[in-house]
Amino acid sequence: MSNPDPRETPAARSETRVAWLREAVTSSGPLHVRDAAEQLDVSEMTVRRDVRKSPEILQFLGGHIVLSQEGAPRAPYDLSAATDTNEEAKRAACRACLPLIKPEDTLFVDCGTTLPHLINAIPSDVELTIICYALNIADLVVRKPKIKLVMLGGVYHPSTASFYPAEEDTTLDAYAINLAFMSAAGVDARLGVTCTTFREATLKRSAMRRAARSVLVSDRSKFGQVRPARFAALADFPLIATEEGLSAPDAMA
Amino acid sequence: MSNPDPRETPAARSETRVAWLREAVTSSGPLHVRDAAEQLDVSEMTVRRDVRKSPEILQFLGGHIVLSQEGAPRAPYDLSAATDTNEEAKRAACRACLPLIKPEDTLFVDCGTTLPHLINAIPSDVELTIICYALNIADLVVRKPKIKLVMLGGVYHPSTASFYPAEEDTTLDAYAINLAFMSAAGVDARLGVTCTTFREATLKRSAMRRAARSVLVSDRSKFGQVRPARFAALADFPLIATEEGLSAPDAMA
DNA sequence: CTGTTTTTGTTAATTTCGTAACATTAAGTT
DNA sequence: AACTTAATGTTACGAAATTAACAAAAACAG
Repeated sequence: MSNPDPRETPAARSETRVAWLREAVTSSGPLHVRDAAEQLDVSEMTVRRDVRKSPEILQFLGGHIVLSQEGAPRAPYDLSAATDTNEEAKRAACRACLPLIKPEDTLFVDCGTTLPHLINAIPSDVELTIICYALNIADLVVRKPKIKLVMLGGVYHPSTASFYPAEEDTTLDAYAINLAFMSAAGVDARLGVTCTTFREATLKRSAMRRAARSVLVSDRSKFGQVRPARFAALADFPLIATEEGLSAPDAMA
Repeated sequence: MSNPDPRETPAARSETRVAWLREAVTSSGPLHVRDAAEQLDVSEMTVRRDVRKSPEILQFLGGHIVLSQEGAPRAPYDLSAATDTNEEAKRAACRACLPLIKPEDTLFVDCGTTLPHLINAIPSDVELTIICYALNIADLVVRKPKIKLVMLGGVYHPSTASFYPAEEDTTLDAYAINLAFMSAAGVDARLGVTCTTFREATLKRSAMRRAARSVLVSDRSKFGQVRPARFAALADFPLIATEEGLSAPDAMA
């Protein structure tokens, strides 16, 4: 591999190396310091200093350079594992949903940080069709070869990692959904089930309208919360899944 | 964190732990052996043995447990890029395209293993709109906050990591594309530019029709190759980018 | 050109990881 | 119950990674 773009100014040669590293790591995965040093034709120490100077872009994991996004520790062996307090609750709520899923079903899966756990929990050998509109969901579904994936396209919204159609979307018309797994930012007995944006609410309503049944999947911490965009009443869900299992909406306070 | 699903049979408790680890790692990223041992309430050694026993699922990188999909640590939306050939040539071809891109442009970016390098090469501070239909492209674009992303939805096809619309898709009608960066599986002076499936060819043609200009980005190894689905003539591209830089189609043999 | 600053390279010391060897406990069997 | 087997825990040691400290080289300013 050749030295890329060798600018004359040595002041910002480090910058070039970081860019090269970022590119190499994103496209080919983790790279060992040893190899990086060899391919960039500098010492390991220089590579280490480069990486350490750009903690937003790169970091070490063992002796390997990786992208620094996400839950990975910042310093080499520092582990301030940002433990999502609700993660275990979300996981439990998703586990409770598994019995509802039958082979050959067509499922709608909502966006957010709850339902990825559902995808993970689905056994790899079940044949399903999953319709989604969130990038993180699609990314997980894709790893289960038995699942057919349909993605609703649109403009990307970073806050939810989701795509929302520009106008009226007709894609959903072509599908009959057995079960829609919905998530929410707020769940209130009186004010209903809410999310943050109206775009999102519109899409959620479309999905629920086309689904035979909808299940609300939410940990208890969401209960009592209210967000601006209302997309359903609590009674619209025949079942609600929380960390305590499945229950009927009238059992919720 | 509680012990998950404690089956009585100790014979396959290891299996349960591996499942738990896989879930934890997929949803929260790299996990340190130390933490895993603590949270599973077993010794580090046991965790190590579990990980070593399931090399298809988990592996170590430094002291951290990561998904073993081709050694890639899990980035937020990680689609581990399939084994890429001619990587350096593709990188060079993509670098040659950079001068064509102007701020505020709307670009169409094709699927495959070439154009991800283009996304990586785009500086983070350029404002752009990018229209794509491949999961791996979307995954990279999403990391550049200044770029607005439009995803064309549809049914997922694993061979290209792309979504193809069920029927006629009208999403593209709403956009005017300055520049379409196209990739191909085969490039032949006489037989034209080809890909493997007709679905893909249809979509490529739509994109090119709506773009002011189209650039073919391809390393030289594709030249002379022919695939079943033809989507353009070589002359349809005012510019062709290879590892040797930009050139006109008639300069190609 | 000279002195200063910055960048890079080298070495050594420290910490951490990974594994092997062995002890211990639990499960399964006759 | 006693034996066998498998799973887990503990300790110790070698290999590797990380840092610190210092030396060398290159850029920069006056």
